[in-house]
Amino acid sequence: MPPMDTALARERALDAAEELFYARGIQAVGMDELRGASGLSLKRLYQLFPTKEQLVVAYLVRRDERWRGRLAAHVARQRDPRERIPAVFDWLQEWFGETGFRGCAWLNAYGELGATSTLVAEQVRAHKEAFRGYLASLVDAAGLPAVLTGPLFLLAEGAMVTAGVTGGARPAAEAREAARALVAAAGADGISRWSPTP
Amino acid sequence: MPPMDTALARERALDAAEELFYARGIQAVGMDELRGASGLSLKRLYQLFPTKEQLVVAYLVRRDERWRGRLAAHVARQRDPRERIPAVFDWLQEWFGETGFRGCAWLNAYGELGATSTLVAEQVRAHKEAFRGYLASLVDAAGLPAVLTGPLFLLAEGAMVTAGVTGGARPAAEAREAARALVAAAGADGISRWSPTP
DNA sequence: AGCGATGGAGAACGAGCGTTCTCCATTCGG
DNA sequence: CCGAATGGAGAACGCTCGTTCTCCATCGCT
Repeated sequence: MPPMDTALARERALDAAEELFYARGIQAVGMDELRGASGLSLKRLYQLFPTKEQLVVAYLVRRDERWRGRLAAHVARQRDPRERIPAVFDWLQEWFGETGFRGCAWLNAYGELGATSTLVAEQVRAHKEAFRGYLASLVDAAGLPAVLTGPLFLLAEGAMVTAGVTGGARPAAEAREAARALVAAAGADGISRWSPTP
Repeated sequence: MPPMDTALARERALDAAEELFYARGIQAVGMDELRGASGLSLKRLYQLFPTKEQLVVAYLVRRDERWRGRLAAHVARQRDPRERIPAVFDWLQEWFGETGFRGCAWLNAYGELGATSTLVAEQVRAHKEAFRGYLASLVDAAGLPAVLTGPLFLLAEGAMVTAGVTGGARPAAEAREAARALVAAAGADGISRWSPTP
């Protein structure tokens, strides 16, 4: 096989990593299999990513950018800021229904490596923090009280983890209806009903 | 070391397994370390549990019984059926605050082994199903609409997974307040607002 | 007392895997 | 053209770990 541009080789490596790591788990995929799937030699792989851990982190980083990008693109199609919050759960539902869906890649990675690799654990926390921040921006833009962010985030996380374990898209619908109810309760007058615990 | 009653040996093995598996992850703990921590010989361990996988399943089963027992005992202290639902989240908050809390043992096990071991995956699903069924019984006893069960379950799952990743007890409080709001909305009149999607 | 079974301590085996090394073909600058 | 560097293919290394095996002490039973 002829040599290959470095950027393209990186892309190939990350494509193979994403496909295999997500589908079968990180520990279940060896560097040798990654070599075969990427078409790169082990030498090349190791000069791009000196350790498997760094390849895992790079996989999570790239997937994070794409995942949040897809979510934001879907949500932005709603003009009404109030409708953007349920749209998050609509997108989750679509995602859960995709063939090959195997739960949240970051929670899976955390379960496998969070106790072993601080780099991976940090990456997972960063991703979840970014997602939470995005929800907070939607809540704010809709003129809703900021205390809604936490519950909405928990509903989304619960839906992701449940869909991952049971393998259906139903949790997204349940979460969306619950989110609607919370938004309605908070948007009507309910802020006082809700006081955040000090 | 003198021989030991079989039931006691089983207990010792499961004690060691639970402590080490939960604290450090299943794959990170080898049978050799389990031997040291349990005080049993490798031979004995293997005649009690012919494979590591079976030991993992037994660990999850015993923990499931204890975990749901502790939860139910805490919740049962509330006389008012309506108060029993928030009490679930109170108990979660206590649990999250315990020293050594490392997230939900079943979700952790699923992340590590769900893709590899169908026995473990089944055990995790059984545990989650049992927990969901328990919530359903609380919802029913409180005279609330059954559609509340799903959202409450998702809030609890989201709280567990978030507390596991970020390591604080705050998600439990957020989930409890959200649960209160959902119960209030459903209990007042809001059932129609909510209609489950067909 | 003698014997067969149980079990303890730990060595040994075999597989998997992350990482490195060897060997060789190709390429590119002078 | 030539020599140094790049990179491909894959063997090799070293370690971990699940599982099994060896050797020997102990104990119950007749």
